[in-house]
Amino acid sequence: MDYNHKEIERRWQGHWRENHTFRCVENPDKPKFYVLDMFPYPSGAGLHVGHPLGYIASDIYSRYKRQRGFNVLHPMGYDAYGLPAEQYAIQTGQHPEITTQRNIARYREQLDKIGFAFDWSREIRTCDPEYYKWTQWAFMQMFNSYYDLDENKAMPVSRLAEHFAVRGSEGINPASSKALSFSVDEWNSLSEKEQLERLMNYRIAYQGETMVNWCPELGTVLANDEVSEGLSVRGGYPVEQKLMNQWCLRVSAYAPRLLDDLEKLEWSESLKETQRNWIGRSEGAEMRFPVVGKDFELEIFTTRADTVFGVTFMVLAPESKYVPLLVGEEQRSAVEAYLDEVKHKTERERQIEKKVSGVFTGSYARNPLTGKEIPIYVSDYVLAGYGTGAIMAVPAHDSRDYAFARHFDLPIIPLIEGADVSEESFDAKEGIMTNSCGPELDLNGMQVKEAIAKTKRFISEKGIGHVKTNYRLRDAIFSRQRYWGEPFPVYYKDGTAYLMDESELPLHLPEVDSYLPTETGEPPLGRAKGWHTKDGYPIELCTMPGFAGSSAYYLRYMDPRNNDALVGHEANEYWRNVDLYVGGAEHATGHLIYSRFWNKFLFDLGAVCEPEPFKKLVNQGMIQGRSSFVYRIKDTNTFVSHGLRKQYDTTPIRVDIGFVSNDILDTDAFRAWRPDFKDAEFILEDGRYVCGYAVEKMSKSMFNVVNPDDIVERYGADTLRLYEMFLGPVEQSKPWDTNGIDGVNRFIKKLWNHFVRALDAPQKEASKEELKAIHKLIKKIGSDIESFSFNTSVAAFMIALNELSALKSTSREVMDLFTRVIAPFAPHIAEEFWSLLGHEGSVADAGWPLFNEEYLREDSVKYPVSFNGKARYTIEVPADCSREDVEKAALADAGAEKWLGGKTPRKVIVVPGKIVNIVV
RNA sequence: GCAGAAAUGGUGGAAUGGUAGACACGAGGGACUUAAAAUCCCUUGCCCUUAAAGGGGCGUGUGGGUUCGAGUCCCACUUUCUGUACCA
Repeated sequence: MDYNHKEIERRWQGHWRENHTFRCVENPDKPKFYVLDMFPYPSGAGLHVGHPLGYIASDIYSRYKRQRGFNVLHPMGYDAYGLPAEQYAIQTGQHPEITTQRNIARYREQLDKIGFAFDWSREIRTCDPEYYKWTQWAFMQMFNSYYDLDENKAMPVSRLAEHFAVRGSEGINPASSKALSFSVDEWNSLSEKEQLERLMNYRIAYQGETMVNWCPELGTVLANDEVSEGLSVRGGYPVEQKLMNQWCLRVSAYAPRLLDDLEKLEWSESLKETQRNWIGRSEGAEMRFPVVGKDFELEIFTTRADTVFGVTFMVLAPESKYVPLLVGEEQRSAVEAYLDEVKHKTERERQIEKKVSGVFTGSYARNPLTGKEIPIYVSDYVLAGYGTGAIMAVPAHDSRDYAFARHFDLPIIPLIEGADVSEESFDAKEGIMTNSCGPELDLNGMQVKEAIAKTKRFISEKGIGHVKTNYRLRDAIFSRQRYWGEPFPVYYKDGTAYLMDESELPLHLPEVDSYLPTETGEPPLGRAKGWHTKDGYPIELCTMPGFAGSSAYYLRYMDPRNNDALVGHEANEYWRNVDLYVGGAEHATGHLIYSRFWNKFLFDLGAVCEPEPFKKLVNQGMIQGRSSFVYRIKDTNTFVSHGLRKQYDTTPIRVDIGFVSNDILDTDAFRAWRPDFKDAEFILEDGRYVCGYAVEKMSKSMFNVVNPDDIVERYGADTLRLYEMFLGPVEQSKPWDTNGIDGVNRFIKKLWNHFVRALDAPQKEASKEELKAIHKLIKKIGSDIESFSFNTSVAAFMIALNELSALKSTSREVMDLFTRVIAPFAPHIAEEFWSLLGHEGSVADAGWPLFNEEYLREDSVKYPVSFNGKARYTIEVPADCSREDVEKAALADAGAEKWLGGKTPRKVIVVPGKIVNIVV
């Protein structure tokens, strides 16, 4: 009976489907375990061999947990809204829904072949109205909420409005876009429209004029995490800054909680650190500098309050509202020219130039501690969106201020003893203060840290400023001028935004005749006919961004068909949150922040019971492609083998890896590949053409894509699963190398043959050695899975099989145990074994074998004996030997005399079960 | 610049502070075969030594340190990858 993976895998995948083996139901009698993969965006290219890496790892983990008696939730779905389908729709006119459905069908087909234990009855798609109803619902809740900084949670906006009506802005502390203060009378004298406008300043989902990342090429705004180095992450198009009225989410209000709660999570330190940096907490002080000759003050933020004595000028962001108030007549044209120049620079251009630029406003401020007058400048190195949009410049101790001071020839006053500021600034926060004595405050002789604290105390007492913590985390821009996304349940009455009624959800995405913006520059929804409420009010034309649908999907899996709630209370109480989340680290500052924010908001609302969505997170590495190259001699059609290429002047050409096996080129296939290679000549080495290789991103254009279907077809899903794990640690990025797969495939075949032979042979009681081999395996695999070290598990299976083969094991008991232990990794062959062993049902229900320490006990223990740490010989002593006896045995050995050379040992160290070290 | 991770044979990679290189690929040799494929067996970090069995030395990016003992812990440096950046 030969191993026929196609037949076995088809049969068992059918069995799982027909028996709903992996359908899971809430069961209060069983402990739950929620294993989640980041759901994929179904792209047109289908899955390549890198995508399933994380899914295989999580599948092994969830199958293992299930065998250990947990009620495992392991769902899958699709992040179906996305740019590629829309771009494709623009080009072809095909509805993105159709493209998406087709891609999903293809993904499903590919996933099914690998034999995952997903509960497909819980599948969700973000573009499904039954799903996005709850995305829209969450938005409505955010619209109806504000963040109360005293209560430290989201509260109903109605409560805020009631408070305003009774006490005005006094006595309540809401997070806001800009700080406002007004009396009861002022509030009550506002019209409804004006009141709504004012409330917009506090809502968690709010509309605001903000500087946004505008991508003209894509015709839409992008969130900060969708822009990298001034280019859009998708497509790589230039992004510029533009002031636009957009929907935003007040993520910044949650910054302290997002930061603090990181501590509780079992995430990798590097990922937590990335989030900490992104949230960017900095403790400092806000301080006011009076403007000479004007009746207002400039407020700045600084983390270096100690350096006030070294402030020689001030700088405003170009967008600062103070700029027009400070410009003198003489400087007006220069300032305007500068502002104009800055406005037309894209983010990218600003970054590339990195040139010092700026202009004097004509006004001066007074240093509140020294009383000295200092000039006020405008420069784009100060950002409007951070702090107060204005800084006090201390050129001696800040490199940016230093560069600016040098350029404009402004004074530089060193404040730290021994700091040499002739060439560069001294930025370190350490040293002893000097030059820092004023009429009321003396910092001289203090350490920087003390000086900061003292200055903060001083300015608070004097009312010059106050202690302040700033966060870098910005509010998320939530509008996209696109078609393929969730419509906002918002309509406009007289230009004011109103929410629709919850009963009107889901608000379906309308049909349009084209997916491009309208002639007047409105988003594609501007083309939708009848896009208004039944009273004729126009509906919002923007749609929500990609992260809207992916922010709460893990909650929906808990209760995917619930029509009355995002997730029912009971289902949520049972599943709580994700125990293990597996996905790429590239989502560190996007999805993983938004999801945590979204979850916390729902937690404040009382809609979910856990403050964090993902308890443990594992970032699987990327699998890169391994591209193959041939070397064409310039101006010829002759190709030279890799080892000989240096003797010629060659151009490397990527070749489809389908023609290459173990770096040897199939020259006939290569000739047949393209017409211009038809008459190719080859210079061989050892009769073969050896290709070069490079590790690159796996992509069609590099001809290095390996399709999992092909691997499954040729070797079987079990081999693919084991091999992907065998490649190396899940967390690590590594190139795909099909070369090694034969080894794993050989193991599977040997396992099959061993099993079939054992079943045919007459049965014997399992020997001590057999039991030892299998129990060693059980122990090893259990601890490996718990610690996510799947690559060493595969090696352990190979070793165990070798041992059992060598022992000519025929024991059914042993085979039974082996089957259960390998089931999470190679479920198809395990099911087949399970059935051949005469069991009914699925091995997934078989339970995990408990290893018995008794079988692992040795009669004797081998000790390597070292001299000064260098191992020299081995002794064997009975297992129950005492420490002294081991020492005696070590010194009694014939080798001892030789290595001791007649000397007496100074010390003998015996580590039980490990080693004997003799110090001479 | 800043932060995080990493560096081990020809390759992917193993090693709770205790005989470095498990396991696999590749390579070399052999068996079976008319032949090939498949399968099986042996060798495979480097160097020296021996007729052979064997013996010895050196080895985990570099330099220091802690320790009876360091791939593992500490310090400095080099390189690579990842993230992030006029964030005051």
